[in-house]
Amino acid sequence: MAESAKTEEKRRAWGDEEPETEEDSPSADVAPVVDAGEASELKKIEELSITEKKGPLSDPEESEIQAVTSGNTVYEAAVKFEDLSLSKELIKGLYVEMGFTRPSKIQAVSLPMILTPPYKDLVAQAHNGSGKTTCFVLGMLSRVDPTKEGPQAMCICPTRELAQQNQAVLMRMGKYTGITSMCAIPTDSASYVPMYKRPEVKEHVVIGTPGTIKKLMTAKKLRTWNIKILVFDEADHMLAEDGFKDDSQRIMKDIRRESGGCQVLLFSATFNETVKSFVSNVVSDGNQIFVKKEELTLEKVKQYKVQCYRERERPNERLKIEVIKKILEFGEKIGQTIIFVRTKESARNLHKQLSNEGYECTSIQGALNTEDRDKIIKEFKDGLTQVLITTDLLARGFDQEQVNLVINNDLPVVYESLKRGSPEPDCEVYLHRVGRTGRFGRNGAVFNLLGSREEEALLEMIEHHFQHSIPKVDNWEDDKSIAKAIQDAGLK
DNA sequence: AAAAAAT
Repeated sequence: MAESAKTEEKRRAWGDEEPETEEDSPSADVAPVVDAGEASELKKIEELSITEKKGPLSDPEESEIQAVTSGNTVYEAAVKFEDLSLSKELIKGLYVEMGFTRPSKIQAVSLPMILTPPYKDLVAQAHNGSGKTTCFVLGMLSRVDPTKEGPQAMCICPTRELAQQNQAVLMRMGKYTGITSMCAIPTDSASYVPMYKRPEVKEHVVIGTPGTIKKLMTAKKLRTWNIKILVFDEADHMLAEDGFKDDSQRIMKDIRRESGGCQVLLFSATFNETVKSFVSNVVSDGNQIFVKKEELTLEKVKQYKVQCYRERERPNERLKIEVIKKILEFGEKIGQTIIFVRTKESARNLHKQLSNEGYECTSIQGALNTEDRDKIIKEFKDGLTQVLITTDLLARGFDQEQVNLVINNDLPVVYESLKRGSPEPDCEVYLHRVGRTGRFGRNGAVFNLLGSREEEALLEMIEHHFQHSIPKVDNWEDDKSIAKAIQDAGLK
């Protein structure tokens, strides 16, 4: 009893998505700092002072996180939440409601940058499950004056599900602050209220998806002159050409103008080179925190590949289903499982096939109506369902700590490359999928099902990209081989 | 093709 209570406390100690487990984890692996925004004024370069009992900064070359500040402000890493001059209501929310005890690494470094005047913009990259949500939620909550009415903070997310999840975190963390929030996402057509009939938004924090937020703004139901802080979650996708770049830029421009300059925060686990260089323009005078792509792989998540085709034979989808059944026979007993597929249709098909063969599961994809989407997410989060089949709808940000198994039925590919006829993997999406497990520093396993020689080549490109080799599970027909892989991953 | 969306 005492034992499990202790484990629980330790597990929750670092924030809502924290992967760190070792108490002596090197929180000092934050690099010294060079100037980003004003390269011409090198004298403005400031050292980021890390006050750690554990000793001096590690060598920058070994650092997981590279922090770059802009301007004269000197930031000191937060060892305790008390170092951040948060209101006592917020501190209470962190300890009592969230059960945190101290800031995680990314929180220790980014929160001072977010909360210290002159409130510089920030682009922050950190590992999946390392507590990014807490960073920007705390940022929003601490910039709001609850005695004033109307929107003062905003957060834009790529999916309805992520917006709802982030709002839930904000409400819990801000439970004692009196701060109100609203979720600006599409509803089902039955309960749809036309924009002109809606009341003006009175809540302090608005969290939502780009389309609905844009609509509210043009209908003048969402007044933005008091917005102090604007957050983009999954910012690399929000600013990508094939993502929400146009919407995001429009919203950012309007709010920056209306509010007379507000703080912009960009958070994600991934920033590819293209987005990274664009992002530096967007927040040219901001602070930056980046992680090398070779260091993004989660150590506690074991990745595997399974060959689901036979040489000199035509690809056969049945083989993948047989492997999935084998994995589920072990996996179902130990936690929850997410199976990723490439298309809506294969989500439906796989759901049907597995159900027909006696394997209970649910599936979600963007073509479902919003009511069904909400219901399936709720059932899975409540632990009522064990196995969830999904498109990349849930690839990013979805936080369910009981998920310890991820199966990639199909690997993510870059659509443009597919059209060109030379498929390339989408390494960023791959990393986000993997990050659905191994949250809070838990163990996790990922099985990549390879249905052809081409898919095998795709995974090799992913391995090369992250400089991380993925072992093959041989003889999957033998019950023991998959059982052993699951055991080796630390799942029991 | 995946995602949002109420143009």
